Amino acid sequence: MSFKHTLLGLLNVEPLSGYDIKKIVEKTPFMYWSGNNNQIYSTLSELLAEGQVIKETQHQEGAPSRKVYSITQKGVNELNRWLTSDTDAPVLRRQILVKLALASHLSRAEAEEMLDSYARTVRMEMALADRHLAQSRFSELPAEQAVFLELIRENIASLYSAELNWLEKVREAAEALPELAARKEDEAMQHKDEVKETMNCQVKEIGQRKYLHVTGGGCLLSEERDALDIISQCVSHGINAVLIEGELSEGFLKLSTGVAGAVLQKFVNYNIRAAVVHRVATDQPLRFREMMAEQRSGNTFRMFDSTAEAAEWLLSD
Amino acid sequence: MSFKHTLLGLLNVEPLSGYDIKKIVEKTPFMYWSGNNNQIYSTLSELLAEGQVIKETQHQEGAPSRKVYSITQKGVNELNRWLTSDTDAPVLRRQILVKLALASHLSRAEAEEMLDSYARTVRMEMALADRHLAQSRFSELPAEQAVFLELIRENIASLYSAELNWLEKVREAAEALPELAARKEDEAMQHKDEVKETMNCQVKEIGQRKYLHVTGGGCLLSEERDALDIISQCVSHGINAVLIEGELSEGFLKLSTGVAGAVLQKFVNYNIRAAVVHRVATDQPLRFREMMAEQRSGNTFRMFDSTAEAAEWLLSD
DNA sequence: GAACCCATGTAACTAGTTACATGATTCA
DNA sequence: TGAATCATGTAACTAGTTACATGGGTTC
Repeated sequence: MSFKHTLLGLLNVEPLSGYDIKKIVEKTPFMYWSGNNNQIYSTLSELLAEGQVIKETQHQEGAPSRKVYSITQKGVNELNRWLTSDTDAPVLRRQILVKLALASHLSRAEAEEMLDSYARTVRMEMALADRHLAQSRFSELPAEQAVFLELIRENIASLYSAELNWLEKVREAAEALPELAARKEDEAMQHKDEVKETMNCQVKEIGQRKYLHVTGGGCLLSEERDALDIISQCVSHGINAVLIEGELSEGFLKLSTGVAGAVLQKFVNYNIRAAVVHRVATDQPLRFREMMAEQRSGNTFRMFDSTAEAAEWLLSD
Repeated sequence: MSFKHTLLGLLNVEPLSGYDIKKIVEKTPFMYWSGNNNQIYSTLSELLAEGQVIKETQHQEGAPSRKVYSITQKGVNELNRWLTSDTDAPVLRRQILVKLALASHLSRAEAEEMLDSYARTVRMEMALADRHLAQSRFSELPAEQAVFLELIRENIASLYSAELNWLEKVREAAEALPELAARKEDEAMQHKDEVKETMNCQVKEIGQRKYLHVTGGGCLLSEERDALDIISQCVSHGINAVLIEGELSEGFLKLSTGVAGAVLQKFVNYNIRAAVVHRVATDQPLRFREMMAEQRSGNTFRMFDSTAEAAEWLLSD
């Protein structure tokens, strides 16, 4: 495993604590590990046992003591050995290919939905990776290393783009195949158009702050994927706030459908703050109102009576 | 994990034994599992326990009995549930990016060697994937599914190409950076030119059989990477035989360098048959001659006195 | 009072790998 | 004789994940 060597590489720049490393790994998209505690702390112990790093405990007032690790000469040698040894081939795993090979009996509508949903996922991953990279400590490094950062960014963008371009091609190929089973075609197509028509997105700026303004009538947030569409727009514009104005769908208001829960979870996952302006009517289900009241404690999702209030909350902090 | 569902998908086409599945998974590059016994047999038991497949033992004469699994309705339902559920985001892991981010202190020559060696690996993987796909059972399927196969092939090609194009760009960027430490530059550059000059490759055809004819003087197979260069050319031409004619390098003849062992291993790994024409001289080390005699039992590597003999052996079977 | 940041660590688990074990048949 | 193909399975291990546990400090 190269995780060990990655830690050595990070420590070769400056001494770091386990917590520092965790933050770096988590926020650096091309470091493909999750940055979980177990791996970091146990790898650090191993490195220590092998004499490739040394540990120094820094006591702090009013905070837990930090254990800061520094690389030794032995560690530097091992790092260089790794850097000059053979590089692993890229690991390119696409579940979509497996599905495509096994899904020949799906209806055309199902296949299209599969491709669209996957395209949304890829766009999201791509935008998120870019955003994380921009926030990562690799972006804070001196100009001479900025070249590397730029190259890495290009690599990430080019692979995701290749995947998206391919998806375009697949869509075209799918459309050129009328003989594919066409059971639910009409229904699914209409549904798609409907969503596209009624959801209207705009990027707005107040001061230096930006947010995405989503308007529409009647069926906003009727599905989890509507949230994904909104999020992918936010992410690709580098925005992390969205103002949703209009009538919410019935599916969202009815908790038993699970739509509301799934949507909120998505906003939390992608760290996007959402304000919803919705004329509060007494005919809203009680359980829904309770859930919204609960949400007021967090700071990712809240409902408001007026656009002004919503915007103020969105842009605060 | 989706391995379970992949098995269901395969069984949905036709009943298969564990061994059949192993072969399919091994030879299908976009099925990213290794196709190891443990996973296959234990997954099949699980599916059986869950009632998603049924098992039938077929006794055979003169061969171990086959246990053939077929999908049940329950299994079909589960497969469809999976196919229409969210597809995982692509997993794109490139160790090269990690190295690049951590390798700012490497000399220019070291960095170039790293990039070149990685480019060789990628080209090889790309060509191998394509070859495997061509041999895979997915290529034997009826015309209506050939479209899917073609799309999958394009996907694989496009991601690898994106990586290779990026590598070109990185090479250019590296060359435009004279301030990078330039310790071993001259030495390494000369070495590279030398190799390029003295190794000459040609694709030859006899009957329907093709082979790669490599000629050169003095320093053939001086390094493991020479073998990789040869193999990548073979693979990209869809050839699995190579005739090497000329003087072998000293490094190859001297077993203690490990070059000969590594080179032979590469040919075995990539399933390429190599015939070497080399005037056998009594000044060849005894241990080397012993090793070559040993190799005569296998059928991937053999030495010959004349080109005609070598070609005959290469194209037999 | 709840949630979040700093900071350390452990336990239990999942997915996947390599290597081993067995045994008949065929082919060079 | 030794290797390759067919065919089943197990054992031991590696890498990596999620979830838990602790505890002080700050902020809403």
